[in-house]
Amino acid sequence: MEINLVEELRWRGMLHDMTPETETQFTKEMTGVYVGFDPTASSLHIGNLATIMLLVQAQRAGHKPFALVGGATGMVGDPSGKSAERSFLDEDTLRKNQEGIRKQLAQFLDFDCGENAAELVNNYDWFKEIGFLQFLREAGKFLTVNYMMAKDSVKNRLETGISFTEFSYQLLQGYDFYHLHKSRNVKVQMGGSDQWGNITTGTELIRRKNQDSGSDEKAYALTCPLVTKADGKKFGKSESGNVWLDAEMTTPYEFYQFWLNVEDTEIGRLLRVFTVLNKDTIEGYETEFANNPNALKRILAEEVTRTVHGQEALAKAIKASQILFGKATTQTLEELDERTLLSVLKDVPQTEITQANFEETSDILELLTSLTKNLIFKSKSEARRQIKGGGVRINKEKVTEKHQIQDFKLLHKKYLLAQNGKKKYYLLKIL
RNA sequence: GGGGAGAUUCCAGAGCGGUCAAAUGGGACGGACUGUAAAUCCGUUGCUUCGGCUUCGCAGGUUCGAAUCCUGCUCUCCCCA
Repeated sequence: MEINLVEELRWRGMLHDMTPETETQFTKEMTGVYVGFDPTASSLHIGNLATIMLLVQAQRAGHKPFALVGGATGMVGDPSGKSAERSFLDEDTLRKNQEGIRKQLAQFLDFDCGENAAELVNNYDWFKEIGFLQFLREAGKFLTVNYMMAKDSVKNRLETGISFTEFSYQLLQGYDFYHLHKSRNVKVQMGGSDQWGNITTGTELIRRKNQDSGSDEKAYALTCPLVTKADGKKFGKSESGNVWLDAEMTTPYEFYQFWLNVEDTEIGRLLRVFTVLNKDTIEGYETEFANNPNALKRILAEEVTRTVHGQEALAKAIKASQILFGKATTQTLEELDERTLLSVLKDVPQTEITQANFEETSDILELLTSLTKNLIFKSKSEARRQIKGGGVRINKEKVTEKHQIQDFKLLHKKYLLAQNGKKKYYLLKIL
């Protein structure tokens, strides 16, 4: 192994905890590792990115990564970190979500590089074959309730209540590990630190089952710290909610912007966790741009956006950012030809207004609310407030209460660029 | 089963029967300063045709007038058994 995975994760700050001898296992041979993903949404989001990177790093270090989509476990619900019982997702939704997740993982991992090519598995494929009685005999028999109750995810729920279903979750996840261990020679399960309990249930199950059949084969666990913001809050939420990896749900422009907007103090850590740049490169950048955090953020944003959305989408996101945040004025906007304008603003939220409606109205407040289907402001009061506060611009020109719609010239005879605050843009198209 | 406490605007949490669209803090949003950062400071934070209109768990009632009083209901929490 030319790269020592554990060393690599350590300097990147991606190592939270691991079982004894995990490192030995990784240095000894090419090792099968797996990470599980819950299909609770049709897309992964930035919160999942850290564990994806665990797999990426494992593959770079020459190990064989397995990405497991929890088609079966998703039907049960992981109690970890949850204070209340979860509601079920229906099967159709789960099926759809799995497909979306599958595609996204393919962006990160190499599925066609011979020996250590990545593989995708779905635990529904084996759980659908297993009957309840069989499961009790094959899995349930090997762990005590006492052991399972000692897990934090369960303990924390004893006061408020936990259903048998969620209580059993760790056993299912443990069985996944066992199954992959037996059938695919997977030896390590990785995940976020909140998964420690579930993962060790797996190593324990494997240990006991192997012991039962006279083998001393072992399995290992490795977790990474959960990425949080400097203030301890969950990382990966923007003001509009989760930042998704799916371009339909979070546009490449917004995605790129998210990384540009991280706090200065986090850049170093984020570069280490979310890019595959090596140590010398990162430290070199940090020295070079010690007094220019924005340059570092651009590197971070470019690296991650390129991985997730590709070079072309990245180029557009950069172009759009330059135009929207550069010294753009009404004049520079007017100078852009239509094609450039549209391609730059492709990812900006848009809405259409009919010619008739547009011509009948002169009230700016109407334009910013009902005419634009409340995309920009949800009430006139709010629009009025923001105008008073000086935060609203159309075609880069500050809007005042005296303005009428006709005061603003349409770009290419059919577009207006509305803006609330420094960062939120909306493209209005008049049909 | 018995006893007690409570449900207020995004959250927490004040609120003498009138002057309460409702204190204060947090969050959020906007502005200033910067670097599309942080910190700081300022402003805003129910809707409105700016006349008003609809909010304080739900439904009734008392009153000229109720978030504030009464009745019933629903839910939450605590204590004892």
